[in-house]
Amino acid sequence: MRFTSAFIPTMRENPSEATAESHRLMLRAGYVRQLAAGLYILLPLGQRVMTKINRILREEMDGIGAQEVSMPVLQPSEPWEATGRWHEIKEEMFRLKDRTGREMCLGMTHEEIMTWLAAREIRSYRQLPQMWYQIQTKLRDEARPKSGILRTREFIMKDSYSFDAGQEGLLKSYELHAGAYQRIFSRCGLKFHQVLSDPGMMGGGMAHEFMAPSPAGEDEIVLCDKCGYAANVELAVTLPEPAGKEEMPFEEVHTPNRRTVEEVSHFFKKKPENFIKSILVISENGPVLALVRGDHGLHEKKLSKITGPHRPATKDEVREALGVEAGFIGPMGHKIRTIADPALQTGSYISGANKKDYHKTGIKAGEHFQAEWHDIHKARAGEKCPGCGTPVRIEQAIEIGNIFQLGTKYSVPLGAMYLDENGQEKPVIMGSYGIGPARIAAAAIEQNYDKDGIIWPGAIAPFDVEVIIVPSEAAEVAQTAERLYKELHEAGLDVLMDDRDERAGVKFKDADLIGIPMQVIVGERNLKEGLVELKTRRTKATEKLTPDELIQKITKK
RNA sequence: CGGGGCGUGGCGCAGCCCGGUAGCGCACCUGCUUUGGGAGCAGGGAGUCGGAGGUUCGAAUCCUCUCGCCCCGACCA
Repeated sequence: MRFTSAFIPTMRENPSEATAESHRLMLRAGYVRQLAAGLYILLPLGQRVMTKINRILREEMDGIGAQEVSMPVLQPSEPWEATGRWHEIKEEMFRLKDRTGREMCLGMTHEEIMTWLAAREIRSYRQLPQMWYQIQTKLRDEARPKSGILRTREFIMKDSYSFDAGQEGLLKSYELHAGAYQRIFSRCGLKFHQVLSDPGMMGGGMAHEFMAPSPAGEDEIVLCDKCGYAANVELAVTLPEPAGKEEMPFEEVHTPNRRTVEEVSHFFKKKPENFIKSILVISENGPVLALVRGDHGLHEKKLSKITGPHRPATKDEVREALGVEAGFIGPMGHKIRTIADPALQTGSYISGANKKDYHKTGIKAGEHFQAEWHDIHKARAGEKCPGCGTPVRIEQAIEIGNIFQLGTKYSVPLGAMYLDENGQEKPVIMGSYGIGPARIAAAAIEQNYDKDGIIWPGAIAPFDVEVIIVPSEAAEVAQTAERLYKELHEAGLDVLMDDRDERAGVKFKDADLIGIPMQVIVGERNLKEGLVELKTRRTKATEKLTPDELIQKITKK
């Protein structure tokens, strides 16, 4: 591709709305343009990257025996009603009616439709296992699209679904996918972790996420360098250092107007870890008291896994449920459901006295209050790995893929049944596996850029090499560039040649911004010696070679 | 949905407080000079000031409503 005939609208200045690096660079380097919140146009360069990523996806999915299909984006409500998700999912689903008034939606995922198909076509164990996948558009009316193409309302997703005759088969399909995913992300040049994840609304059993470490990520993951334990903070069960060792008398202390842990710990001149934080939430089944250590944060998702959906209580609700003003709640003597973090199981603590302007010291679990014990605190770096006791790290990460064991959550309501060897009717056991190609691209940039621009991993770069013609009167320069362009192309490389009538500096700046891994610089200065330059985008290292040497060097890979 | 910020040529912004015929840099077009890291000079084209209503002799500027975009939070198959 010649630059003069290509559409690569680079920008010299940073667009003001872009905050994520990948977003900023994709706009500046001419990969994407925004149509509206969460809706992006992929320009030619962006589309080339997607094509390369999707090719890798297809190769690896086909490699584990999965078969590509194509599914309608527009879907009737019935399958969604059958699984209950028509009502469970709220504003996030785009809904519409067709001209006859039939309820429809735009596909945000395809469990229902894939299972609908399986229900119609799978009858015998002889037809199993099956793995079907697609690389298609999904639509979700996101509450808050953000960070460029990291969180959009319309996006391409590679989603696959496995259908097995039993649990063993599911585990095999699951492992096949995990392996394929590892190869995919490695080939795409990403640093990533496979972490335990919360199955969430997908239901079913085990689930993992593939996470690319990046400050732009929306998730946090807990990592143990020693034993390899890796989990989303939403379910990581790390063990904090014990606290509350100091024995204190069980007595009330006047603490006028000290409400927060900070204020009270300052008042008592003791560290926050010696306190109990008592938080009242309102669940669908009434008020619930959650107890965590003063230095810990309550993890809402861990709590909601136990209580179901909940929200913070208002001041009035606190008074009504506990008979005390917020800020002086203690764990003792309440009739409502109480859930406490295991960090509080031993030791002696200070908390509210359930009486305005008073706190109580020397509170002990079992002796002064009873509770259901569940890990509900947010894991912190330095807490101990549940596997081996080593202190863990926490990293921010972008979710680039996930794998779920669904079991029979979809096959039963949609009637995806088969007859086994004994003529017994059984539900198909399913798994579901997703990858966001746009997130791969964004994560690749987040992990690979410098002050000058993008540095693409080779496998997903829009071009393999960019030939830069340094403007010159000497005809030889253009001729040599043309020759290299032609021969590299014939050798099977994707070549972009900057043949624009621009100053050298402009071309160099644009080349660095666009981020093609190799640059071939053809200029009069070196050509006098019969040489051209090969520059590696990542390191900026250049070497001078004859055109023949250059061709040989970069085509032999 | 709650909180905050911003909408002025393609991009980045000033002008708004204190109303008086819309401006700067970059980009774009023409010419000359220049030519290995975003060139210089000269000339030129391009803007419903997000939209609607109102106040006023007069509104980018003041008032009301509304739409959009970004950020934080809630939310996130």
